[in-house]
Amino acid sequence: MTELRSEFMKTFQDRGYMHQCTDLEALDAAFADRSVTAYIGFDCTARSLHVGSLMQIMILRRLQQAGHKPIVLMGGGTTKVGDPTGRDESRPVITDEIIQENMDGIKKVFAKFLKFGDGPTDAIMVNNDDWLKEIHYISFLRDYGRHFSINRMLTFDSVKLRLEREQSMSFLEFNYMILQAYDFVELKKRFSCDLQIGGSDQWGNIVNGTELGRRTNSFNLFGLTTPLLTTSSGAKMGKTAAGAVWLNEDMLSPYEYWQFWRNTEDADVGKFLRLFTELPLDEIDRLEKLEGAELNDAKKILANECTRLAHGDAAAEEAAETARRTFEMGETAESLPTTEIPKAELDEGIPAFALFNRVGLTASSSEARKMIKGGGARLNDEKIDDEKLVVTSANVNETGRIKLSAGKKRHHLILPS
RNA sequence: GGAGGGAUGCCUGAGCGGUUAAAAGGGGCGGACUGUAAAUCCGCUGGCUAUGCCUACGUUGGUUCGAAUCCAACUCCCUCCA
Repeated sequence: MTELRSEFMKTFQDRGYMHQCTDLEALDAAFADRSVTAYIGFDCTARSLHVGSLMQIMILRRLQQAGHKPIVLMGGGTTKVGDPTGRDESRPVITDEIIQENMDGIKKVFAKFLKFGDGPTDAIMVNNDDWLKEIHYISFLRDYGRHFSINRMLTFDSVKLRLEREQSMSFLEFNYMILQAYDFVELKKRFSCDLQIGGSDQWGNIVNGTELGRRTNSFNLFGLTTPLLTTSSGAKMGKTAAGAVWLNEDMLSPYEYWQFWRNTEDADVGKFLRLFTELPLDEIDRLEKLEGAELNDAKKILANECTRLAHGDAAAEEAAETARRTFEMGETAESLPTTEIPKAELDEGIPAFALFNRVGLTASSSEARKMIKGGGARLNDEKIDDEKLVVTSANVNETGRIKLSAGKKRHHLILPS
């Protein structure tokens, strides 16, 4: 392995972000000699990013800390096309209004992780719709299309796998990689951006960009990818019962976010600490060596650190305290996720299954009924035996709330209003 | 252009006229065990205003008391021949 000399690349490698690089030695030299501008692109397919994107976000943060300039590229334009990578079906078409809403939501996440501004190492956020929407078809084809070989494009995994799996791919999607390549060149021209970072599945798209830059303008661009992240038991990261683990507070509460990290598998603790926190490596080495139940302390630190980064110190402390009271003291912490329900409705009574569904503990009322039948549902810590049980104001406890539990870990409070 | 084969639930994959909301495995959820872990074992796993109703086996029609299962057309795919 090459001996790296730049601070950023060392961090990148030591913390486990490294997968592939177009020219490791030259990139390392660039990072060592000057301030490098690098970008990562994000789709605007949802109102928030989820932990699946967290590694990329942390990388941009690290980049800034090491004295370089991060560009957050919002795929406002490319989201209209839809990245076919790893998919068998086209994405549903999203309207401009929704893309705008999504973009606004995603901006909030980045504000927590990066410092934006006009300074040399301040992060900037740009939207590729700004240039993509103005492309003139014929001139674009003549200037850029000529550099893309169809023969070659068909060999890229994003296309090849789709075709091998007998799924059709529209011309629209086929163009995605061309647009992403063009983005890179455009960012080089506008902001002197020399590097694109992305997940390993983006390798093909990234290489297309570096090559397009070289062919059209003799640019020397770099690409760097991160490994695909799965848990030790092989599952894709970031899915829970309730769905994706969102980074926005209004999509997933800090407490639930904290819980997600707290529930990390033993085997992943060290890896996650390196990737998703900023604790020093020797500290992580120590934590990861803890055995048995002591490893739980490391998981709490992981949860604290991750929640701090995404939601701030106060929210992290509160989440930790809520968890401590709920799981270690066996209390009903009033800071658990709470839903307000009009008193009048509670006076009338609401079937327990409907309530579970309403507060989001289950995805459907059938699911709630099944959980009650299976003995996994509790009301004020008492197992619910009757599938038809109706919850009323009479169930309000001393603290003025009703506690619902789905399984041992997921709790929710009802507050009459 | 010709001859065969295929499309099934979140995924893989059985079924090939009724007893099929559809075997089995995976995933997910719940339970037991534990450390809010893993492994293991057990249960559940389309939806709903719920002893019933609705929606589902590529699409659209048809045969039948009854179809995922039979027929026709269509769409997409695979294999062999030209």
